[in-house]
Amino acid sequence: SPASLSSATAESAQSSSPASDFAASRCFEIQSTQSPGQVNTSDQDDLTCLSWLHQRGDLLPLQLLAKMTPLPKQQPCMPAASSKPPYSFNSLIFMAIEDSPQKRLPVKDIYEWIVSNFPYYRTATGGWRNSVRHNLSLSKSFRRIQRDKSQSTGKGSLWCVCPQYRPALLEALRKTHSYHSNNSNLINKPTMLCPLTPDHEELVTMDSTEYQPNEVSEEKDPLSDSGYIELHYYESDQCQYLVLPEESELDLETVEILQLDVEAQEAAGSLLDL
DNA sequence: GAGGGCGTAAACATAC
DNA sequence: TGTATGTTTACGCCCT
Repeated sequence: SPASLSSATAESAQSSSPASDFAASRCFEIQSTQSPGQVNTSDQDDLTCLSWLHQRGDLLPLQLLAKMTPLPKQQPCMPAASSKPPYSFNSLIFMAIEDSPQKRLPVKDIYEWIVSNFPYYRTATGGWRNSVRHNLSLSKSFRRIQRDKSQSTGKGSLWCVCPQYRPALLEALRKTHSYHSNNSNLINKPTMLCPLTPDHEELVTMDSTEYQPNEVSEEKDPLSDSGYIELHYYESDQCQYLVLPEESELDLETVEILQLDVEAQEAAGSLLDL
């Protein structure tokens, strides 16, 4: 449901370009998509600055989903998105912290970021939270900062990334990305089209013969092959289509979950592209 | 086979 | 007092 969309999605939806510009705008030239009030990323030499996560509204697929009406409750059915993300907890924590405006987060917000961006952890048992805390404490990559008690409430400390360990974290992220990019077995599989109807209440499987490759954005999501279903988008005058592998049987809720996965994977992939 | 990285579980202490 | 947070230890798995 829209409420489950990540904050990055919500922000991107607010700043998204018109749908007619959707396909053309789906690129990684962040500066070209900035609004006047946004920080120019060229001023930020730090490769690990992830402010692009909040500036990539035009990069996000399926922004229109953020405007969807609430979906009816469905039984959990996440065939593809429920697979475990390939990233280590160190990488997940790293991305979560770097995605925060202040580059520091309490444990609770790290949990929320992971859950928002990796649906697997929505239904995973609570042990992964223990692992997050374990990694925060054990890893030299992260540093604990005392909260400013005059300005904040809540338990615990804030956690940030130690600058000297950022290259190592980036390298770990790069290796993960590279490994899974080289092991994709989902590319070039037959596809089907699922039009997102104006009401967005259902997905309709179309005959694959209606598939028109020349109208599909050929740009591949940077991490969409990390063992996940590969997504492409096709847009006509009235509808936006999600192109899925032929064997996919997804409801719209699952598509939303997949979208979150793609966003998270794009986050990691874009980081490596910077 | 050894060592390191990682994930997971658990026990315990501390803070709110 | 219960819960969240933080630390530490232990163990198993996988990869190099």
